[in-house]
Amino acid sequence: MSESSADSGAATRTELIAAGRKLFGRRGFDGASIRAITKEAGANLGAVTYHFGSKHGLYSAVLEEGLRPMAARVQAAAASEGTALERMLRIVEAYFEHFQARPDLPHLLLQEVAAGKQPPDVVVDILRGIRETIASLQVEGEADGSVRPGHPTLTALTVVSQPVFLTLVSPLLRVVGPVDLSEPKARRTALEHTLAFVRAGLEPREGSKS
Amino acid sequence: MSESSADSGAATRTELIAAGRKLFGRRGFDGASIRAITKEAGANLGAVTYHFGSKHGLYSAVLEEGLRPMAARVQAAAASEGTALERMLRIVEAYFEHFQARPDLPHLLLQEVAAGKQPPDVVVDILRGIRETIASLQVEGEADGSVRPGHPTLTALTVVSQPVFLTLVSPLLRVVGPVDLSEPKARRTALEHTLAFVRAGLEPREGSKS
DNA sequence: GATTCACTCATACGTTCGTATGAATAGCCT
DNA sequence: AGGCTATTCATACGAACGTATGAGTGAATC
Repeated sequence: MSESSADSGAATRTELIAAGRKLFGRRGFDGASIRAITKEAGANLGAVTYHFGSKHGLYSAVLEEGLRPMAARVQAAAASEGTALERMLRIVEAYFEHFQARPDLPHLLLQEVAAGKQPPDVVVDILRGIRETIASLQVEGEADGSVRPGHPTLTALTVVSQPVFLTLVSPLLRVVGPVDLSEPKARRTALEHTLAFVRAGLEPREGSKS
Repeated sequence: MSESSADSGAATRTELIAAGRKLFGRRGFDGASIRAITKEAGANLGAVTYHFGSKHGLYSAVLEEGLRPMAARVQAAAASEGTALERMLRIVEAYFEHFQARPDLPHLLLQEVAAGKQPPDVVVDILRGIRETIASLQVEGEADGSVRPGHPTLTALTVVSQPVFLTLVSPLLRVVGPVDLSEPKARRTALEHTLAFVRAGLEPREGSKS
């Protein structure tokens, strides 16, 4: 009974990815054991090897599963209506939303990104796409006058850094500062603060050229 | 022979901390083995246990040794001359410099910070101090008119996020975008971009009150 | 010159890791 | 019903891990 016929395998697969995202994110690749992951997923010890070939296979799958919908959201926001600046702010918002649903993703990504070693090709391709999308919004924004001139790639980084960093640090915020981002009200304040900061950082100065 | 008398122990201690910063930063706590660390430091397998009691002891020492001079730099910049905005920008610069000397520190910190578990008390205390320093600069900046009104703690985060994130991501930038932050010229460009962005994000709009 | 002390070193122990293996189980087709 | 295929499960294996232990070493003290 319970989950019946055709998806008995797919369900385990999904559970393993969710458990992997959680534990890889919290403990790192080496810190999260297959035994802990399969236990969290309610699966057998052999399930990771069976479904993903190896621990690294699961890791890549977790990364891809987290990144791909994020990239899709970024593309959607970039293709929406409004000035380039407005669309960039929409990207910031999309990040916040995506990370709220998957709070372990930022750490997972940075763990991969900052390790010095090069991430799997899938990850690099996706990240490259996101960078290009935001960078061309910067170029477009200079043309339509909604964004101040600047280095496209660095702007993309700066914009992305805000939601990523805030999500990363949020568990510590409760301890280090009097802010608890698990409360909806505080989260809204943080989003508004970020949007205002990014907008101010990107917008042309009022008195400058037309 | 070689390093002679009184510091034969202190030298090993220092080497272990440097090796720990490098390997903990690159591979995470669990990914960096005592065997790898002692080998990197040119020390014996037992050296970590002898000098720091345990692997966790070394880890705490590494964190403290990296954070304490950073906090000192922040305090110094905050106590320097100029408007509150100028001092905040000086803090950004100080971060960049400190991270250039210790490129593994940001990852090490975030690893600790984002893991969900609470870092050692020493770390929390230092981070709290940094947050308070920047947050009170925000308050001061509102008073002297150099900074636009905003949430002090969130502003502190936003400001710090720039150098941290950029340093974190820099190894990936070579792959994902056409930027190589190991070149001094690119590093200068990145610093200037960041300073301009933070300044624009914090400064009051030109046409506003006062 | 013997003793002491801080430190280094080689080795051993028990645990946990990722993976491999082969037997059980259950839905599906004819 | 009976065999096929996909999945789950219990167990085993060798490697690597953190730590403990005790012997070795060399400069400082008397």
